[in-house]
Amino acid sequence: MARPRTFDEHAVIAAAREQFRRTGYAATSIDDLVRATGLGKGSLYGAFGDKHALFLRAYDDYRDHAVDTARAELEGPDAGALDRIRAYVARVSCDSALVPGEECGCMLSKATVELAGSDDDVAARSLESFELLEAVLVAAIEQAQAAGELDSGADAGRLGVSLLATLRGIELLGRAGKPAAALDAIAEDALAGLPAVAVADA
Amino acid sequence: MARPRTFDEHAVIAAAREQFRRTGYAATSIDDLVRATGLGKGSLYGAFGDKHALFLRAYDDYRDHAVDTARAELEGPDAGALDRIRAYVARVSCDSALVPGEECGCMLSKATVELAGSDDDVAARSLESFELLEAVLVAAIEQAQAAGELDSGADAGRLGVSLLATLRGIELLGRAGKPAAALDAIAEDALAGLPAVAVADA
DNA sequence: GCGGTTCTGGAACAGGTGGTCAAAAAACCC
DNA sequence: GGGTTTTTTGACCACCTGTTCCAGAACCGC
Repeated sequence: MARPRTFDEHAVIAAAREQFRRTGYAATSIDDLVRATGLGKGSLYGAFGDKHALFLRAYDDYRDHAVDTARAELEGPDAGALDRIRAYVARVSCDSALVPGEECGCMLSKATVELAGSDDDVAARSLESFELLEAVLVAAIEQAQAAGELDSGADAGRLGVSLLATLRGIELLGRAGKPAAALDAIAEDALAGLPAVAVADA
Repeated sequence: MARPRTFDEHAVIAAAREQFRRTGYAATSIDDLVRATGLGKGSLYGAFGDKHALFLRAYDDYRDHAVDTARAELEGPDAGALDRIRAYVARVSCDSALVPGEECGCMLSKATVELAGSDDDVAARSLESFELLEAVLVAAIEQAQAAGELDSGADAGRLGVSLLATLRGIELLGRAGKPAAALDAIAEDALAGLPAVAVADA
């Protein structure tokens, strides 16, 4: 009977995910990961193979969480979908503003910018991640249309991907230190741009 | 009389800028810079101080070029300002689409995402860079308003920063491999969202 | 040619990197 | 206790990293 593991794999991946989210891939050393996870080097290699493989596991974990969060906030009955969209957009904008002393920011952007151009595994995951997020947004927009909260003649797919792009832009400007009020104004304007239902002639 | 330099400082900075734009800061070694610039290590250190100082020089150079390019495309007479905005947005969108075998992408985003959270020198430059680009966009929008091409009752500042965010989002999605047609659609919709001049009552 | 100044490049340096390895540990069975 | 299996750890490894250093080079004036 072999010696049992002393760690929870999910907890280790989550710790690694947080480390990679803050410092990226190249600037994260194995010693950083040892410190973050509490495991020795041999255990990390034994459990995950190598640094790259652990990174991909962490990235997948991050994507799952981001998509699950979006779903939790955007999924629900048709009626009220527009309010959920508004709340989600406002929450992402709020999370994008800098908090002093805290290394904030989204791992999707960081990995994409750092690695997508040179690492096909990462590029594929980045594209998939953004498409999953887009799909959740599009579905919510379709629901708002079905509920008569948005103009059902508009292209939900285009609205969804535009909203996604705007949110990504907000996140980048937030990293650069753009004030929260400015980020919120961008978010509000994006929401205001969603096509309202035309007033029917009485 | 001292020995003269054998290199053109601007050419070296441009070469370093291109290297950093492609591979970022942490993943660019001094040997990479030696290869990119054609200088020996001692010469690089003698001329620029250290890796970080060279990076900042390269980043400043990139910002100057990006802002100069935006100005070249957006500045001009009031009349035609909207067309120039459209052309600029379309050009940025087009440049954001992946070209096989080529490492594309904007150094502003890369440096911001990689370093702004941990390096104040970079963070300050990132914020300044984005604000300069925003100012060029806002000025062009104001001109379009003065020429009667856009609704002069709209807030040019908010329109400008929204457009900047959308372009940043397009760039990120492009890095992730989003097809060019999708990027162009986002750009078109952002332009379509600029407030046209209201038709006067006859 | 000599002297003075600065530039050049790559060897040398101290420290860091990702990965390997083997002794000890933890579990179960006989 | 011995045997077997897997896990754990951190010392060790070959190589890499950013930086320093200095012998030689390039220039001018005497």
